[in-house]
Amino acid sequence: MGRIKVKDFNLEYTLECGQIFRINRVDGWYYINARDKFFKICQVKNEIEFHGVDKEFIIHFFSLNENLPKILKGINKDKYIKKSIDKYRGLRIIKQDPWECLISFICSSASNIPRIKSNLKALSERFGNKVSLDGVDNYAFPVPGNINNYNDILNAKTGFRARYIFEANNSVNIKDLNLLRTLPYKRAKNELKKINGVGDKVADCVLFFSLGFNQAFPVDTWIKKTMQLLYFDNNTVSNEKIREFGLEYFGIYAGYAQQYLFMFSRNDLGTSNKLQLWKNGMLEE
DNA sequence: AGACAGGGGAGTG
DNA sequence: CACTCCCCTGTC
Repeated sequence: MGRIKVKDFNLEYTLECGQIFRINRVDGWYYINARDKFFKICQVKNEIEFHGVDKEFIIHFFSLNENLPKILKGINKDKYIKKSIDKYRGLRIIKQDPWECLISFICSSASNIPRIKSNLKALSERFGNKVSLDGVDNYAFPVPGNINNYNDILNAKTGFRARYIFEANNSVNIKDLNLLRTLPYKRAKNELKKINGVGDKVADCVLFFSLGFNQAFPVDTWIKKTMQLLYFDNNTVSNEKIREFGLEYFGIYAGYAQQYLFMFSRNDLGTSNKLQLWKNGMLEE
């Protein structure tokens, strides 16, 4: 068990912004699976309490050593992003395990969060080692090489993604994934895209959520709609253009801008109608 | 109950 | 680029 005083950190926003899937909220605690770790954590004001992992892990995992105010200042370019930042200040980017992150986002394509969660749970139960906390059993995320039965991957309800997972399991290793950290952004991305089932969006998610590339700007349907409305006069623009604009406009921490905008437009606007009202300054809080 | 989209990607033209 | 198909769960 451990406790830390935290600044500029909001546990709930950080966990509920869609960057990580193996989390469960029970009685004010978040139970989290991360690779072979299984721990619980809760926040009361400026203090977090955790069980099952040590302080060093928590600080690294939640990027608590990064200067968030400086990052947010860097991306705070206009009134739209400012609104998102004001509302979700404290949202930090988690340092996920690259392999788990890769499989998670391969699962995410044309899917939804409840389903992704169920996929990952089933894969862990079938292929992962048992771990426990407070006498509760759970399963670690399987290491590369261990997700080795195509039919069982299919039984995890992964659908057409099953063959991507199966292939990745045979071709990817942790060492190579970690080596991507040393490459420039574009080269690292090109390497990831060689994996079947990994396109621009999934690659950017892996780069941002697990490999430390803060300039990666994942373009999904939500952020596409939002960006087109706010910055392209509501014209249809290719994902590539949106990505380029995002990086150039928001700078080296563009990924954070994406995540804050994503959170705000998804949670607080929800419909394109509301989005439009927001842009026109007609939406009251 | 039934239709439909869902934080994409690959293959084709 | 534009289009289709991939699988099937959540959701309305």
